[in-house]
Amino acid sequence: MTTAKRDTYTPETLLSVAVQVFNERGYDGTSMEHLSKAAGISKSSIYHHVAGKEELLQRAVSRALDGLFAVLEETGAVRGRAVERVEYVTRRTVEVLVAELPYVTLLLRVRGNTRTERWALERRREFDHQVAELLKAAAADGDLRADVDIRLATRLLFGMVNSLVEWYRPHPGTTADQLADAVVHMALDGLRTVRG
Amino acid sequence: MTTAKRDTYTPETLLSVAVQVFNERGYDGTSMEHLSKAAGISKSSIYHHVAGKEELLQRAVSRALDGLFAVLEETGAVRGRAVERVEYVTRRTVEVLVAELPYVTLLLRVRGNTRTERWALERRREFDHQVAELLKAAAADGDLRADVDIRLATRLLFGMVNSLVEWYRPHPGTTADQLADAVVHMALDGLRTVRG
DNA sequence: GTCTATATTACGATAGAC
DNA sequence: GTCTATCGTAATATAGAC
Repeated sequence: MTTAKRDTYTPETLLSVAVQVFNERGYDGTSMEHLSKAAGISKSSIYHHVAGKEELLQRAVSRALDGLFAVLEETGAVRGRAVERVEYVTRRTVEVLVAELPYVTLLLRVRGNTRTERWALERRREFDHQVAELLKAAAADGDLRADVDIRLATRLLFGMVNSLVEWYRPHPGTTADQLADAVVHMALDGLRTVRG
Repeated sequence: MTTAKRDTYTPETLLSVAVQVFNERGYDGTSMEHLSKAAGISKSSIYHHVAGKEELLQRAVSRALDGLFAVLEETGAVRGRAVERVEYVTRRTVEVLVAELPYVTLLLRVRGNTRTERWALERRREFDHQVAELLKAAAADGDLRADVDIRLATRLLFGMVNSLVEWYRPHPGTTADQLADAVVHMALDGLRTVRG
């Protein structure tokens, strides 16, 4: 039922163009003129598809946040020790980050100048908080080193994960699985009570 | 010889105000009007001290880069095994990052829209490259695990280090030394061939 | 060194034709 | 759905008084 000719924009296809430009120039550094040039249509045509620049941002960060919170739901369903859930949430977050790379990239760079941006920051804080609770539980189980500050460890771990968006590009010889392996291995081998 | 009264701005004191606003709102999201309000002087008074917005950015990222490259010079003078230089450069980078927090924060968020920004990105790449060479040497010595990709490990390690700017604030109970300990411990215990 | 006023350009968004 | 033309605002920067 999908049309064979795919020349006109939908909000979704326009979004993919916009997000790419936002990530290259920064959201505030991107004008409607920039978007218009990149999409190959006029400024006013963009307004036919979306209400404005901020709607594009809203759609982008929503998509990223949906992916991340889905990971938290999956993680809650994982049986076993808390440390296994820590590994699971880390691995799946890397995968979502890779799968939704431009959207998550944009989310991670939001500053808080508009209502949309402040909402995104608030939801990110909620995600971080829930991850920190997982590490706390793993520490309570005795599966993480007793001498590490859990809040600090969470921040370093997800700082490492989030930094992927700064350099990872699809298929330069590295898959999401390999990335997740490297992150989990580097992080948990430094956090585990029992050494291999 | 310093004047007792310190009410008027110099380029340096104005810079410290500007960099703070840049980090709150983003460089592109900050107008001269925003800077004027934050500094408590008019827009045109700002032009008396600096040529414009981009000069403030230039001064800020230069200061950050000077700190980081000074670390590389120190590191080259450290005797012993390469892995000790890896630990040294990591620890000192954390310290510089904390000491020059707002300046490094701004540097790490630069996108590349202007000549100044592209120059900053180029110098950052040079820093990253030199650090990668250190890890490569440590791997060649057999002091890093043989199964890790060195370029990837470098990126994860310094992704973790750089992520500090996203949350660290002076003295919420954490000193630069403690931070450096945590980073080095988490990173190297996962990278070392020989386990403790 | 700081100000008010203003020149000039760029921006987000709309109007209305096709 | 896309366009050209344009409105109103906000941006960087300058002029010139004090």
